[in-house]
Amino acid sequence: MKQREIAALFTQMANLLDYRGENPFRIRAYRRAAQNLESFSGDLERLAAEGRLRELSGIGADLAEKIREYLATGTIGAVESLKRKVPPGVLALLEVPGLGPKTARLLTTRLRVSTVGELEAAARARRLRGLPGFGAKKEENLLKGIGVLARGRERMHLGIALPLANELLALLRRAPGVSRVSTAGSLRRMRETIGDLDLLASSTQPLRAMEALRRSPLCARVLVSGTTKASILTPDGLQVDLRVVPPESFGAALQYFTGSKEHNVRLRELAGRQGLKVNEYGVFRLKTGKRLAGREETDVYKALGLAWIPPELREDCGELDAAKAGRLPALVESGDIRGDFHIHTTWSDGSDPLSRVAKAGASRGYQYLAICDHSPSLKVAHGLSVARLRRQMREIRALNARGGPLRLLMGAEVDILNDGSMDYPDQVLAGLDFVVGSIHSGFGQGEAALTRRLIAAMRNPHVTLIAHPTGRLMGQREPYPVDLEAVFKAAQATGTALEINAYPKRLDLNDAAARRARDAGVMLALSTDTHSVDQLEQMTFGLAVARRAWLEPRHLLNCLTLTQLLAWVGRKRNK
DNA sequence: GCCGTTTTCGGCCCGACTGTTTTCAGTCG
Repeated sequence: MKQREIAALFTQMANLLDYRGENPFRIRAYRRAAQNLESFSGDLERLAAEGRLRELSGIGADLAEKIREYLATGTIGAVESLKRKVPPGVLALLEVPGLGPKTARLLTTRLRVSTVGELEAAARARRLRGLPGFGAKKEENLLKGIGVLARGRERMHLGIALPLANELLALLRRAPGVSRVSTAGSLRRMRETIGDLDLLASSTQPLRAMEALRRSPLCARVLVSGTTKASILTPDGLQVDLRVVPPESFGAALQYFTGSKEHNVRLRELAGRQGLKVNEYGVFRLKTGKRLAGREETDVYKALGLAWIPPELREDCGELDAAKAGRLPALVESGDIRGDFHIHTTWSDGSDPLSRVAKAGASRGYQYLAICDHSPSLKVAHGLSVARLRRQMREIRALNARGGPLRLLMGAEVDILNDGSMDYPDQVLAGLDFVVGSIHSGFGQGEAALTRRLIAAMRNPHVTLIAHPTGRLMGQREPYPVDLEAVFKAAQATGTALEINAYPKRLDLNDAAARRARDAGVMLALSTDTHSVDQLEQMTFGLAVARRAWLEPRHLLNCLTLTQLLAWVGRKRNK
C-alpha cells in the first residue's frame, strides 16, 4: 500500500506547484503519476528493488528517484521543502470544492486567510466580495463548498449506486424527446465504489431531460444546470451528473463520459497521432473537420483502429495495446455462470429453507448450488454440529432425488481455526461435495500467522475454496494483513480455488488482487455468500470484479459443468 | 516532468458551466 501514500504525496506536490503557478505540464505529470500509482496493483517495493520503476507509465527518472526516496526514508524532500514555502493551510483550502489554486492564492495573499475556518469567517463577514473577480454569489458558493467538505464526500458501494442509477434512468427514459439512456463514469466501469453518479441521455429536447431530473423526488438541490449538463444532489447528499447529447453523438459521449480519465487521455493521444480528434460529439479528421463516428460507441473505437473495449477494462491498464493487437480477453459474462457456491440456509444463519434456495437457483438457470452453512465454532451463526450437518446432508440427498435440472452440493463453510486446523474432522469433510474454508476469528494475529493459517487450510486436501481471503468489509473493517502473493502460490500449488465474494461490501478478493491471482495460475470462484434467496442476484457484483480482473470463463470454477466441477474437486483430493 | 511511427526537444485532451471580466478566467471532470 506504499503506492497509495506516494500517490497522495505526488498529488500534494501537484497542488503546491499549482498554487505557485508553476508549469502546468509539470503539474499534470505529478497528477498523472499519482493516478497511475493509485491504481497500480503490483508490488512496488519489488519493482523498486529491481530498478524497474520507470516501466510504470508516467514515471521517469525524476519521479522514480522520488519513489525510491520515499521507500527508503518515508518522506520526499521536495514535497517537504515546498510545503515550507507556502502558507500552512493551502493544501486544506484546495480541498474546498470550487476553490482552486488561483483563488487560494488570492485568499492567502490578499486576505491572509490560511485555514478553512478563517475562510468561512471571512466569507460570513462578507470580506471576500471586494476581491477582484469576486461577488456575493461566489462568496455564497464558497460557503456551500465548505459545507460539502464538512459533511465529507463519501463514496458509496455498487450495491447502493446501481439500484439508484436504474431508478433515475427509468425516470429519464420517460422524459419527452429522450431516445437512449445509459450509466457512465465509474458506475459503468463497475468500480467497487462510486463517487458521483454519471448518467447520459440522448435527446432532441435536452432541457426537458434536465427538468425531469430536477423535478424528481430524488433531487434535493440543483448544483448546476445548463443546456447539456446538470448536476443535482440527492437527499442522501450523493451527486448525480447528467449529460444530454443529440442522438448522433450518443456513442461518442458514452465513450467520453465513461472514462476513465486516463483511458481517455491515452485514446486522444492515439487519435492525435492519426490526425484525428476525439471529443464527446464524435471522431473528426483534424484537417477537414469531417466526422467519422459518433452515434455508436463501437464506431468510435473502430475509427481509431481499435476493437470495442468493455468499460470494466478502461483503466489504462494495458487495454488499449490489447485492443490494438486484437488481444482483448473474452471476458466472462453472466450467461457463462453455471452455479453459485457459499450459500447459507435456515440451517445456520440464512433466512430461507433449502427447498426455496433450490427453486431460486433453478429459476436462474443454474446447474448447481453448493450449500455451505457454518461450522460449529461460529456459534453466533448457529454453526452446525456434525450431527446436524449429517441431517442436513440427508435433506439435500432427498431434494436431489426428486430430480430436476439443479443439483444441490453438500458443502460447508468451515472455520479455519486459530492454529490453521479445520473446524470439522477430516473424515467429515471427506463426506462433503464442496468445502469452503473461512477465517472468522483471530484477525489480530498478524500477517505471518494469518498467512500460515490460510496456507495450512489450503494444504488440507478436502478444502475446495478459500472464502473472502482478506476479510474486509468496506466502510466497517479493514482487510486483515495477509501475504497475498504467498497465498496465491499455495493456492496454485495445492489446487485450491480462491473466492471473489460478491457481497457488495466485501468484493473480496478485489479486482486488482484477482488479476494477480489469475496471473499466478490460481483458479477463482464467484460466490454470493447468499443469506436469503434475493441475494443470489448479487452475482452481478462478483461478475463485475471478475471482468475488471480480466477473467475469462476458463479462470472461473463457476463456468465448469457439474461433471467438470466434481472432477476438479476430486483432483485435489486425489493428489 | 514525461515521452517518441513527427520528435532526445517541444509538445503535452478537450469542452461545459458559472460568475462577473462586456469577451473571459477559474474550476471541474
